[in-house]
Amino acid sequence: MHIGTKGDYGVRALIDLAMYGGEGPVQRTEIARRQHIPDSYLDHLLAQLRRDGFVRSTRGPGGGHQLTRPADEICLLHVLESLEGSLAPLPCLEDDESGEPHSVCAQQWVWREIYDDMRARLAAVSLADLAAREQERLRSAVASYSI
Amino acid sequence: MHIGTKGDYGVRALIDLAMYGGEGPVQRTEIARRQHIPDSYLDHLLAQLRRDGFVRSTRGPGGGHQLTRPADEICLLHVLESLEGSLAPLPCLEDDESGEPHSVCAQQWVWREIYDDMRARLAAVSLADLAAREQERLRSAVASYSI
DNA sequence: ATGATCCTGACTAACTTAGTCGTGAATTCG
DNA sequence: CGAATTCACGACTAAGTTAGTCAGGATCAT
Ligand code: FES
Ligand code: FES
Repeated sequence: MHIGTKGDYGVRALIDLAMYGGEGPVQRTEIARRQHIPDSYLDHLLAQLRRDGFVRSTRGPGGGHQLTRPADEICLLHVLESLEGSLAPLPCLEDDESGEPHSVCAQQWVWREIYDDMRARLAAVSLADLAAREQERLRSAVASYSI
Repeated sequence: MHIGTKGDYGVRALIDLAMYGGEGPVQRTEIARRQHIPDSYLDHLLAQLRRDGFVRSTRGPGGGHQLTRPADEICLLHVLESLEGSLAPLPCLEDDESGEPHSVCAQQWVWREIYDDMRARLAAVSLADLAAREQERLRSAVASYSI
């Protein structure tokens, strides 16, 4: 379940869209600059998010990216699963659908509980929540500078 | 926090010791056979567990490995951290001690909660618990064969 | 048409994982 | 002693993942 730069950058990009995407599309370079993400890498992350229907992109001058749905209807769980693939800490916890009975060992039940709990928590957090938190973080950072 | 074969095999080996280690040392090859672990790989895992004080090994004929403490005093958390290193899902959640203020982004608090919860659950499970569960698993497997 | 912008896939370097293999050291037994 | 048994340790490798870069193409406003 490691969250690498894909997950972290991707979520930050979506938060950026939630915060600044109110007035038309936001350009990739802008997101990259604000969120400190390598521009050409962000390109791939946006492509993935587009494939999974989280963002809509328009080309040409004045183009950019925007969320396809209101920020409070997009949950962190789906975003991370889009960016990172399955978040299962063990292969035997992956939803297989193949019908093959994955091997089971004694510790599996603990991890099943942890995994379920984790998914529930991630599903309960929306982009709007995260954007609000980010606003607050920025506000307090500015405040501490001005002291 | 991915648990790879290291963590899975290592825990299974310790469960094996908890189950069969009552009467003197258990040999590596025996563990490997019972738990379906490559013998030469198990070697490394036992070395790690020895370094961290979970098992004691004796050489020569009749030698083998045994737990250094009663199985109900060894918790899954410490074992897995010995085998896999930090279980933190994000680098920014690692205990740094270096004093450098790791970067913080909006989603960190969710993961902090998930991580704390995970560690608490793992700390609450002992090798004895797992061994009991494994006994039960084996019993029911035998039962379903004999039907 | 031109220039801004997104879109796509090929490519790479560094790192991690899951082992194997060979040699050596300790211990017991005859 | 000497041989058999068992652990101990480090070098090595093959495959996969991560975190990108880069070049070139597609699309659209003007
Ligand atoms: S095989 Fe899945 S927890 Fe051990
Ligand atoms: S930097 Fe740690 S959660 Fe984003």
